[in-house]
Amino acid sequence: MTAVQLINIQRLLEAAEYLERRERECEHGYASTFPSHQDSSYQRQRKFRNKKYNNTHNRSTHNELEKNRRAHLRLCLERLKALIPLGPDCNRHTTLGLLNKAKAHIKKLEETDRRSQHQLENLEREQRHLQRQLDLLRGIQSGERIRMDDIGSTVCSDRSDSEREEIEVDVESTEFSHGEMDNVSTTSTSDLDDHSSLQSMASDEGYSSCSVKLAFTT
DNA sequence: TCGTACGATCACAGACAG
DNA sequence: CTGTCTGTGATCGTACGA
Repeated sequence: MTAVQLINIQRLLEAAEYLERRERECEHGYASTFPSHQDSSYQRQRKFRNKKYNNTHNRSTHNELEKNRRAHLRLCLERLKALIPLGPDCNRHTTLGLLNKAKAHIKKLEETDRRSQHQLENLEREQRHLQRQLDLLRGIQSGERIRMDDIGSTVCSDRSDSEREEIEVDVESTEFSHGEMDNVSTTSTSDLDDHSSLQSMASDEGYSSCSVKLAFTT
């Protein structure tokens, strides 16, 4: 038998082994690659491993390790169960059910978090707006006091009422726009893109323009 | 770089409980 | 019947020595 024939037989054996493995892997859903020269070393390795795993001592070691792994898995599931609201008959939940409930719970928490975040942003914006209005009104009040000191109380007596009225009207209008803001904050947060666009519409710029209007009316 | 050892993980089959 | 547990083999990724 020549060296070439030996190599061919070797190749045939490898191919047969590959086909056998491929069939088994297909049955189990594993992926496989065509055998190469590298694989022959892998097969030697595999052979050795199989021999090793036939050893009863190593098998029991492997069993122990597998038990530990599954115990850890169970522990994690128990911890997860403690974190998820499961409802009345919590003893009747399967692993799959528990995982599905956990998934739903996480989604719910994320949604709540998003809503809270949005509400917080709106409240902060409202606070800044009211603060500006307050500053503006204080400025108007101090200005009038100075004028009254300079000119006297008789000159501004018939103007001040209408001006105040106009200011009040503008304040109301800005408050109305606030009401719209509240509507924005209470809209569904399911669509984030819509929200961001609404946020940009109701940004600080809108409030500052109201403040400018107030300043002009005085 | 290659071969080997080892731990971790996965998938399957069989046993078992409710 | 269905879900879970357990044993087992296969595979993968990584560490380590020659």
